[in-house]
Amino acid sequence: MTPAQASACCRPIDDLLDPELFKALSDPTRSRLLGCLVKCGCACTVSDVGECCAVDLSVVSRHLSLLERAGVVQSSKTGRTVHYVVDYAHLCRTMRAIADAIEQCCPAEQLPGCARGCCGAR
Amino acid sequence: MTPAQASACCRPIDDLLDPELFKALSDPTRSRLLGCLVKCGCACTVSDVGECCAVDLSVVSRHLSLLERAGVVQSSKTGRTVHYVVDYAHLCRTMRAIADAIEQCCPAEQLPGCARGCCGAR
DNA sequence: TGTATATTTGCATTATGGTGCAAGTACGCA
DNA sequence: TGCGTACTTGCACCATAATGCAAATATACA
Repeated sequence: MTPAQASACCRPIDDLLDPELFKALSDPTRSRLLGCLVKCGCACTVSDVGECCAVDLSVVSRHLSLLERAGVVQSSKTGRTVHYVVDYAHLCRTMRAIADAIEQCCPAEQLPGCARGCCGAR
Repeated sequence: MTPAQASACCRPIDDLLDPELFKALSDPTRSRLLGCLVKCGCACTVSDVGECCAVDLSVVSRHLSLLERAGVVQSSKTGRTVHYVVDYAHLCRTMRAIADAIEQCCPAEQLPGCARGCCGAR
């Protein structure tokens, strides 16, 4: 199996390595906001979450909605306040699924010129 | 515990939510290159990996070195060729550690106004 | 109904990052 | 020593995205 063939074949890892999810987690400010939410452990308003970061509230609002679009958190509106909660179950499931999928691809030996005959004629 | 306090307290999740790692996985091209490497399962040269993507080889080179800096892959140079391998163990460990750390923070109930008394006086 | 609060949206600015081309470096081989 | 191969680096360009401010929207409350 050459790398080109490997890339053509379909495995769980292809769907799990979703750039959108990782992009959501790749910004330092967003990471801090999420860490805050995760540790707090309950539903927080936009203003509450904003207290842990020295950025404009509009920035907090945008980051939280982006995290929601990525499936990391969930929001619920009551009156004029919006509560955000971490989707713990989904996040954990996804991370474990990625670990499983990677492990499934891991060969017994990770040495150059492995027995699979992949990567050409080495 | 208010969100600000939660953010100040130190938990494993803070170190694990490393934006650098996620940034490495957040680009579609890089994701594809990594998926290719993961599925191939052995050491591949830069040129080999480049076959699975329609981008310049210099781009492939840069992406792979970025993935290495993020601890996702490892490289070894023999002569003028460079082999890249996925650091399966490290990736799996990290993903599972993140899942564990998130789970550890997850309260029994994820409802607004939880019993922890966090997020102010709700 | 008017005012205050919570959040979102529009907009301009700035920063970051992905890309290809061309040139450079490193190494093997004749 | 000279040439070809494998990869990297410099550079310019373009796209995307983060940010703050101001204005808009939505809702509660007097």
